[in-house]
Amino acid sequence: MHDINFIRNNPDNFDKFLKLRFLKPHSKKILDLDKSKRVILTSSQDLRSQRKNISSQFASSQDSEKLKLQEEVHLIKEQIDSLEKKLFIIDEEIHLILSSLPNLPDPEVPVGKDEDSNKLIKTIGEIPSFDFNPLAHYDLGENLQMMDFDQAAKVSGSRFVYLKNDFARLERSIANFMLDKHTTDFGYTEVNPPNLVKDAAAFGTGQLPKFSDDLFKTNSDHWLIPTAEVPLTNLHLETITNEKKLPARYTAWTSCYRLEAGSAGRDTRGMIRQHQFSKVELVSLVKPEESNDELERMLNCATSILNDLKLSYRVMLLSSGDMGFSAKKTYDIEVWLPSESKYREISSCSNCGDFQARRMNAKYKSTDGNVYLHTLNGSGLAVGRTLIAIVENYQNKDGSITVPDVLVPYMGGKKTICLK
RNA sequence: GGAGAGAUGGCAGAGCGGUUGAACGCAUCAGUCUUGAAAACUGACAAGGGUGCAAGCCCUUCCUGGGUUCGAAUCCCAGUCUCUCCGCCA
Repeated sequence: MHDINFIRNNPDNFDKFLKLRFLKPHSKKILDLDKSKRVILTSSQDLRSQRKNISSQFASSQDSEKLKLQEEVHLIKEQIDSLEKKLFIIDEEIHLILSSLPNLPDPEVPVGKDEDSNKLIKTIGEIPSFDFNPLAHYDLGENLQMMDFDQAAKVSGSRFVYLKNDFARLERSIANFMLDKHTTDFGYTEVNPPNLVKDAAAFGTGQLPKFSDDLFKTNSDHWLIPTAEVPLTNLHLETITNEKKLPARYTAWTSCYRLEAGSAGRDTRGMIRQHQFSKVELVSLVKPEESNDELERMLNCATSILNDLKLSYRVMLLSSGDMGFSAKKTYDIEVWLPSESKYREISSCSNCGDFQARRMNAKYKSTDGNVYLHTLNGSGLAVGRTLIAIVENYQNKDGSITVPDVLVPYMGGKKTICLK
């Protein structure tokens, strides 16, 4: 949500930022609406003031005058009603525009329409070489009889999978390893949040009103969370947080549910893109002046997982056109997948500034008043895709999978996954 | 699903048609006292918005949305959520 005061004071600047997102100027339209709103608002407030005055005289008036006062108020009320009807319509229009425009990019963000303009920040690890032809995760998984796409298709349709046996445990091990690391080493508070949320929460993080097509909706008017970012960030929905509780850092391992309506035909094979996948999410709520540093810290928390797993990856700074709706700056972490011979996204870490906090009215009490928090979120990491990366990068010629050292304790001491 | 109770400021909790934006308390902040702290005492302390150079003035908000009334935190209707008991159930 954008700050109307910022637009009033910097209309040209606002439009310039929108242009970086390849959007047309909006300030003129917004300010015209805002101006007419304020004219109407002022006169309706004057009328309300008059009405109050008359009412306060009522008790001390003669009976003969009371009738007259009643009539006066009646007339004023009609005018107020008509003005406030107009006001409501204008307000709705302003709100819809303000809540449908994406966050303004940080000055450091490279300008460009899509991922081609993303900026490489760093590359870590060697691209692994194999003395045999490495298989894709779905072939490895099916050969081991630990991934079942066919039965999942019968039961649930496309973009679902059954993980079985050691793969099911591997997924659990990965998630536990990540949670342990984030809570113990990095001070995040573990949370097991609701997986179904109401409109207000989905609006708060920016999924609504524009992106309802990406979400599953229940017949009880709940939304299935597309990421734990939604319930974690909304831990501060309509809340004034005590300064002493900042920075607030939360992590959660949840399933994520996405309709993938816009991705028909993309990544249909394997478990890269599923309607349901699990992810360990990181969310921070911090004071405004701390959010830049917090983003770097969060990125470091996420990449440390890949370092420990000894997977090769690179970090990209997303371009203005490739960033998500609520973000003002985003790093993507991409892990190397041998079967595709390329890096694929495994985490996205974003600083949203006060954009989400405005939508959910999340503030903290500072010495000079209540201030909107800054919110950040990042995958730490996508568990399904981490499993893919491990399976493909740790595969052996005989089709078995070596368990990464740090996961061996979580796998009950097992060092290799092979056909039973 | 059935019966009942409730929703008020950061928290707790009065008020149940007319200076009530809201008592008392806790928390917080500032000050006095103190070498310092504690205690005690004094004072400040809801949010959002409009208007104005400013001081200020004004409007809205006591869960949400309607309604009654000259006037609503207070009365009526609908909804949401919470709690208690019964039933069902992982």
